[in-house]
Amino acid sequence: MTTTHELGTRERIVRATSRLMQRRGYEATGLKQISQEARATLGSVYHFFPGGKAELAVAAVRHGDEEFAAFLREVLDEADDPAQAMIVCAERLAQGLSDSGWLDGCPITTTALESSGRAPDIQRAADEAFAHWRAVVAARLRRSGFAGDVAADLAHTVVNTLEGAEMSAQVSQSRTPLLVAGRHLARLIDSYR
Amino acid sequence: MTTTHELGTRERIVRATSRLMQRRGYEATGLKQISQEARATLGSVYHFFPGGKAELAVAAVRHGDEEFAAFLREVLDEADDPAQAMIVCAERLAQGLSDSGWLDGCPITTTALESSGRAPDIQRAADEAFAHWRAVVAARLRRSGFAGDVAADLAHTVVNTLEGAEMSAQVSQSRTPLLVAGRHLARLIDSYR
DNA sequence: GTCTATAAAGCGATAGAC
DNA sequence: GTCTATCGCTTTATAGAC
Repeated sequence: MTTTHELGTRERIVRATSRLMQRRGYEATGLKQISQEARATLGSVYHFFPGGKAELAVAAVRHGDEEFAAFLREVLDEADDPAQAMIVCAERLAQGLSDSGWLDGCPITTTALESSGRAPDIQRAADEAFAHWRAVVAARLRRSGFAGDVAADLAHTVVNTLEGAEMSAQVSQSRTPLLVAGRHLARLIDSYR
Repeated sequence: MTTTHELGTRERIVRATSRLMQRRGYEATGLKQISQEARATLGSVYHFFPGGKAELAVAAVRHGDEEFAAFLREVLDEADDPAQAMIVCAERLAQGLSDSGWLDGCPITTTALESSGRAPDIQRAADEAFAHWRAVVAARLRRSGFAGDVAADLAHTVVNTLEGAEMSAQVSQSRTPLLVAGRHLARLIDSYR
């Protein structure tokens, strides 16, 4: 699942773009760098993505969307209680972030902010990703008996608090923001029981 | 406070940089654009900031730091109860964001993420800004009787949740993430009373 | 302090052979 | 589908007159 050796050219390009934009953002990521990292030529990049860098960014954001949604689904099922699951989720994010040398934060946030108000297609893809993640969280809460509207509201804050804490943890190179966020989200969820 | 007419050249440059990087981020903001917006020449920009774009970004982040800290101090004093103040704060942020046509999010987040792991001076300035904002929130909580460690933890989540909600609101062009965040933060704070 | 001109490098994108 | 060469433009930064 991590090896890129047997992947098709198109998939290698998308993964390289996703990874580079996660670490450096949209503007600082060059097409030359992408083609190098993907072991593809510039001609191949434009063959698969005639829309150029913007079209590439949309594909990368969608890739990050699926990646994080899968992580969420997996980690939210590791505890019986969804409140407890928040703590596990935040811990896992802190671990991954620190293991990457504080380089791999949210795969789409930087690109989302850079494109906000300036690249509608990319912005829409990012918006859809956040909505997708909220849907995963809301479904988990409903499965544990929370009412639909309460679950929907909580899903907003769960995703947004994790986003803010991940950003803060990355900038301060500290796990604390995420660990505190996990505990507070658990407490907030419990307050609705 | 909004007029730039009587300001010195250096201050005009800092404000133009701060505003441009708030809207477009670090990488997409050009020095030519900054000098134009600041009604200064490129020579003047390098005269005041010999370190170039990176030094300019540090000054802009510090400017955004003070700007948002002043906003926080002001809005947190508008309600007697700090929990109620969170709702007011989130509403005010939602109003400002929507009034700007969803362009003016957090003044430093995009730049902070873009520079994370690649421009230590800018990253440090952003880290100091977040710590500053947490200190303002923690002081307000302690003033209402919260214990120091509880207030410090809550300050983390208050700032990070507002950050995440502001980002999400900007991308989705909706006030909902911020309004929900305000209510949930109030509830979380109340749970410690 | 201000201004213009320009250097040096990098960018996204395209063309066209294979 | 892949590859190389290159166009046209923009970028940060510097030089030097005023």
